[in-house]
Amino acid sequence: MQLKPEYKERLDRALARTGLRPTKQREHVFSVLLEKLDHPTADDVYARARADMPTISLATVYNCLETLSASGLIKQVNFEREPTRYCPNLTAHAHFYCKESGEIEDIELSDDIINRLKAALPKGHTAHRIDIAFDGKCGGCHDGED
Amino acid sequence: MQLKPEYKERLDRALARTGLRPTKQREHVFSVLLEKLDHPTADDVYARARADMPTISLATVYNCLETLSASGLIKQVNFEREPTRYCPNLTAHAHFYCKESGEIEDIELSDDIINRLKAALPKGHTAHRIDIAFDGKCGGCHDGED
DNA sequence: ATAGATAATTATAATAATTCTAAATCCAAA
DNA sequence: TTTGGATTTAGAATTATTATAATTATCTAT
Ligand SMILES: [Mn+2]
Ligand SMILES: [Mn+2]
Ligand SMILES: [Zn+2]
Ligand SMILES: [Zn+2]
Repeated sequence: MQLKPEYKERLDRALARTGLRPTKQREHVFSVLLEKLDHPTADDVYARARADMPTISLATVYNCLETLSASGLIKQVNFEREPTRYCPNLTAHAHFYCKESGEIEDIELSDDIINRLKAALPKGHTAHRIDIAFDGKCGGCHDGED
Repeated sequence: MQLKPEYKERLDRALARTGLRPTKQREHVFSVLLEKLDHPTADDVYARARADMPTISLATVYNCLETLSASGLIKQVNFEREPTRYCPNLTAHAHFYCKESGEIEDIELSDDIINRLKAALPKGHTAHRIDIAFDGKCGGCHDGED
């Protein structure tokens, strides 16, 4: 579970930008997120992180996820009242949550749609974040329906 | 805090549709939501409801809000990890959350935008819900900025 | 109207995700 | 290498919400 130099550099630069220290744990949690792009919860990340770093604590996982989010390296994703999930895809994208399979997919959004959404805001309002979440049934779960 | 006949009828019909009973509490909680259109939390609703119905319990407020949501009379609104808020506006709309003032605004969305969003989904996926939340600073909070 | 069956309300306990606390450890600058 | 602040850690605390079980209300059929 080594962080590729490219990502290690990105991590170090992002942390330095805010005066935060690069630590083994932050590096490892970041690598866990990059390893499998499936929007894990903090508990999921904890379980995966412990495989290679058995002494890491859940509190640290939460701390690292918070630090990485604050540094702009990952994003938090929320569905209704479910536990927060984490995503290293930094493009402007929405999320599709299939209630049938539980799967979460990234939905890439064009600049055009983003701009139209921003244009729906009243004059003077500025958005520094737009969360878009779809709930539904994915194609796979529709196949073989009665 | 009387429910207008129009809304009383709508409530009764929606409850009957799912075999649920109209109760004083459900009626009252619905009226609280309609009274002030500001996206209150369950605790807010509890506080307002007790003004006219001092014996209502918090559990009942949660139950009523759940029932009203399930019946399609109100919607739940979530921002990040904050407590769920409730909204009786049934039009397709997004929410703008001003981090400065804490105010939450309805942002009406055209069918065109909704359709474009749905069109961004992969073939075969169907969405039965789309949540759109803006975080930012509203016009009022921008005025008189340095 | 009354009685029996069922649903809803209530007070309280339980749960679950997250945050806080304080002690131990680590890191980076001097 | 020392040292001070940052980070990690284990565990306690918090908070929104849900579950439980007893009581009360509503509905349906008589
Ligand atoms: Mn994503
Ligand atoms: Mn609303
Ligand atoms: Zn699916
Ligand atoms: Zn504002």
